[in-house]
Amino acid sequence: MHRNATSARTTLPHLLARRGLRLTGPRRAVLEVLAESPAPVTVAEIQERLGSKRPNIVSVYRTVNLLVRINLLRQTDSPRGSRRYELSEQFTGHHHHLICQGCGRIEDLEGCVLPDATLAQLTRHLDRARNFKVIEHELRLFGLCPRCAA
Amino acid sequence: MHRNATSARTTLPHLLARRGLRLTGPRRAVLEVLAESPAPVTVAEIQERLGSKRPNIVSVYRTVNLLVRINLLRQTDSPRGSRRYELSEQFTGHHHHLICQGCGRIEDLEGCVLPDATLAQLTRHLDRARNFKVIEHELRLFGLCPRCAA
DNA sequence: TTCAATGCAAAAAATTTGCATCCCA
DNA sequence: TGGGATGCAAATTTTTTGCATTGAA
Repeated sequence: MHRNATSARTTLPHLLARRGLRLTGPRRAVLEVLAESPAPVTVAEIQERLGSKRPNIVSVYRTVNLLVRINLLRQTDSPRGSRRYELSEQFTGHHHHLICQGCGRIEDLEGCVLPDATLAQLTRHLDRARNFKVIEHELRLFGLCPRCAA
Repeated sequence: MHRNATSARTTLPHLLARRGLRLTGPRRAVLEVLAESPAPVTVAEIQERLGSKRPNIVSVYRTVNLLVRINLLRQTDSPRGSRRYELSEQFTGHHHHLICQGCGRIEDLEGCVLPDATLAQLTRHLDRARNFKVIEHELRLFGLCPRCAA
């Protein structure tokens, strides 16, 4: 999701600074990849896409863990393989995922298909009935991508 | 999800047999745990819950991988830690998940909150616009469980 | 009786940690 | 310049694989 990637790039230094954290080269590079990715990526993928100036993979792990901890990144894991990460919705905008059951590929589906009223009612219901406070939601649509359907 | 666990237990031998697969002790035990679990479980949890007659953890891995491959099990992974598994919806009935952002705990939410018409329209749209064939869906509601909200 | 399944050991993959050095604020 | 961040090596954790033996059908 790169629709609002600019926002992530401009806001991030500030968000880090006010926690006494630093915007370093490796962190900037990781953020760059996340901002350009049209779908959730793994740590290994992030590192691979960083060509020559790639940071140590340990730094990539530390960076994504940090960003998840301060809610700038969301772990939206894949049905196969390693965990995947994407910028949180404050940057990407609300969206859902299409997941191919054939090849495991994940694509974004922009916007929300869950009617507002339905969501509001559900949120109220879960609060009352189970004392669970809904903060956000994600819809995953499983199926077959064009290639795997053929 | 154990609502329809009986169905899994009675249907499974047949489903395995017709592929030339065998219903062995370890497999029966793993199935037993899955049938009793009110939410997705990890391989380690499955093994732990099998007390004295617990099979080797390798067999648990092999069993869940097998069951996923023949679509009896679904990998519905957690935001933290290892992968989690649950019986596929043909046994559990359609449901969604509540995921606590505080402690990572996953609970089931029975039934579907996505209106049929909405889903049907979406399925049609994705087929036409992106040639993606929707087979099933899962809604994940992130938030805070009673304990973590306190 | 036969061929799939198991257990054990060991390999491979994924993730985290310790520590000396580096460098952003 | 100081304290957080990095890189490298090594430890953990998670998952898979090889192979001789066992056991369900």
